[in-house]
Amino acid sequence: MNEDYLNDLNESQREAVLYDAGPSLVVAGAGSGKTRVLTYKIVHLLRTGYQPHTILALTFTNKAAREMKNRISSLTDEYVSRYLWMGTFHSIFYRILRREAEYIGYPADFTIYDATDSKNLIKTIIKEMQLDDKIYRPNVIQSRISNAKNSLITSRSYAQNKNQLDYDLKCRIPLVAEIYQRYQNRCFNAGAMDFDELLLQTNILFRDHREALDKYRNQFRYVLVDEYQDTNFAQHLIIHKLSEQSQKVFVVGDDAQSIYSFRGANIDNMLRFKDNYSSCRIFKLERNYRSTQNIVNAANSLIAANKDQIRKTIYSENEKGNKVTVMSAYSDYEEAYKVASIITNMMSSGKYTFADFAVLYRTNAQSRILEEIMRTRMIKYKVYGAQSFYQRKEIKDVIAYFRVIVNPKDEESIKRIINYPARGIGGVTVDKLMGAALSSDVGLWKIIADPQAFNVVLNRGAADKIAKFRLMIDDFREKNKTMTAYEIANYVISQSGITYDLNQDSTIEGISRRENVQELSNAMTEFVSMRQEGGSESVSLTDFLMEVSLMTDQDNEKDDNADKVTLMTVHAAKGLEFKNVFIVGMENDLFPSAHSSDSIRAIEEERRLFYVAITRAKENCIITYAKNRFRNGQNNTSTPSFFLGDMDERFVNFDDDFMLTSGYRPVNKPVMDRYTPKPVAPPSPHTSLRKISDVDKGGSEPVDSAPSGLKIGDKVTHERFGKGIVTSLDGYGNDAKATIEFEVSGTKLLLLKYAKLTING
DNA sequence: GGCCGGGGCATTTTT
DNA sequence: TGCCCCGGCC
Repeated sequence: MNEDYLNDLNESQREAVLYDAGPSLVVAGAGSGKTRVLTYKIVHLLRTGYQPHTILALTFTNKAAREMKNRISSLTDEYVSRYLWMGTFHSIFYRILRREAEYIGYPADFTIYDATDSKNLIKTIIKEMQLDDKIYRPNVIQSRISNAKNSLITSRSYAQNKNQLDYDLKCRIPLVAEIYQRYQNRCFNAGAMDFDELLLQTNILFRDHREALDKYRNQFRYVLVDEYQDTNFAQHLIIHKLSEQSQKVFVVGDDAQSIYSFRGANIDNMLRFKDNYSSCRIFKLERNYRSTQNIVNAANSLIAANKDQIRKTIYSENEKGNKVTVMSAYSDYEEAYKVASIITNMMSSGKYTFADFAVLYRTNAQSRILEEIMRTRMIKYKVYGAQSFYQRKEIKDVIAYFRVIVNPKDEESIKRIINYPARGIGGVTVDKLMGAALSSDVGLWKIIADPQAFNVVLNRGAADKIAKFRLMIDDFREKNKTMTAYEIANYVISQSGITYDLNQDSTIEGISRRENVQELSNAMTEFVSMRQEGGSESVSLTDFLMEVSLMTDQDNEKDDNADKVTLMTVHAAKGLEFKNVFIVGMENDLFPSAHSSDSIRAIEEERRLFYVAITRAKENCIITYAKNRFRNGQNNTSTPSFFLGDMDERFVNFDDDFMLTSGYRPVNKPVMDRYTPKPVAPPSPHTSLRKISDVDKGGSEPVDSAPSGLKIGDKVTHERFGKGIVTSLDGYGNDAKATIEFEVSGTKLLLLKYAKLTING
């Protein structure tokens, strides 16, 4: 083990790692080495005598857990990191709940319903209750139930909770309580928990079974939490219960990056940490190692507008760097075009590869136009956030078979496969079976096993088909007793008719589906052999399902290493960094989202989201907005986001268009000064122009804000060519040239000494 | 049971 | 615009 590991840390990081006298809250600014502190803290604990299995380290994503494990492995020993209890909240407590299933009355091999399963069940229930799904919108009901569970309100207490009932009444959906109740029963009868239920049941386990709580309290001598600002109440309480006796709790997070309140995350957990742990110590990591000073300062000036936050001063000792750039576009189309042009130009400097660029947006729908333009401009890109591997229909179908084999009660999975591939068991028949299951309060599988016994009236054809289906599943279950996970998987895929069905379709999509199923099979082979190397003798389907039901990571991407520009939502970008970041669509009602306009809390969260976006950039951050945007089937005019006005112009280059139209009030200048229209002069040979690779380099140069200086993105009018946009600049003084894309005349390279140009205001 | 077309709809989504 | 869901039709 490396003896000098503490030397890798700066003073405040080291202090946090070494402190052991009580609860610690590490407020870690963007790019301040948060993961490093967490990793080294664990290494330090191991060094000072903690056994690996006594350390509980919780993250939000599998990826984060995996990366941290790898880093710890490289600093210690691989076998040491293997025995750490490190993983996502859900996977860790899934493991514990399976082990303690008897206490809570669930089968040990209970299924996990993902968001789709649970929404399908909610839809079914709404239908069964003969409610109008326009009023009882499944999405709304789902989030109501989810929020309740996150706040530890069980279906029973919901039905007695005046606040909830009043609120539902006010929203004209008084029957949510009953839907929740039915939903809960159905999940329980199916031997299934949704994601939120895992945390709720963990709380119930620890509340009602003292011996279970004591067992884990004794085992976990240290509890560490990553991304603490994203914890919800259920998670907070679990952490608190496990650590209140030992007071050995170490949480790391950044309140300024709390962007998941819509998933139940409660920033108060962080802001009020000291209320729950009175003897806690707060450490602040304020040095940003990622970004230039201008980027950090611009982000700081933005977030300063938020009221609710822990005071801290993030600073950078990197070079000053370029100012953050804000530029406008006429349309979403032109915006994409500008982004593409700048990427192309910066690429031509030879300083970057495509992977050094990311384009971030507020909504997934914005990716389409970017993709379109990137394709025509021959820019390689990849879009994140599309369906993850395990969400794909064909994968869910196969996994549904696995789930039914392991857990016969899993109703959502039975419904999914009973007629896939098509075997003539239609909707009417399924409804009959479901009806019988409901009225006799017996699982769907029991009915399928013997419909007659429950007086289900079926015609001969249907009865035969159901019997055949049943025999097939029985056969799978029998085989599953002796086969390893991948053997049974391949058997199921071929015997169920899935292979045949997929082979029928030779379209591109069809081939891709086939490949995905093949991919799943490969993944299972790999899983089994990895487990066997790890010492497990037989690796069952159950083992695989355990692993896979909480694996929604999209890390199965094959061409991940390829050099491509990244397109993703800001949410998806959290935790990542890129040399050059574009933030597009910076417009009111889009960013911040129109949905947030009614509450200050929501606006502040949107502002944090913008903060997250800016702080992804290491070298250049370019922000764009469009004045016209095609949205929801129509063209809308839009105005620049009022967030832009929160940023201090000492660190940001606003284009002239923004300055004249947005009503921007500069932070450090008299207001009147700003409103005086500036004379628009054609660029003279003396105008200091800089190369594209130096765009806005050095905020110290006064020229940055000079109104006559031509900048990338400026709209200009040429005597002969008409209106155009500056897409790149090159050369100095007499040699200064600009590439301009004219609306009608195409792209021209002009020597500015001669060009008759006017900058449009 | 599967295909087609109209109507309604449209943040973000670590698990 | 484009996706999803449902109802009607073959």
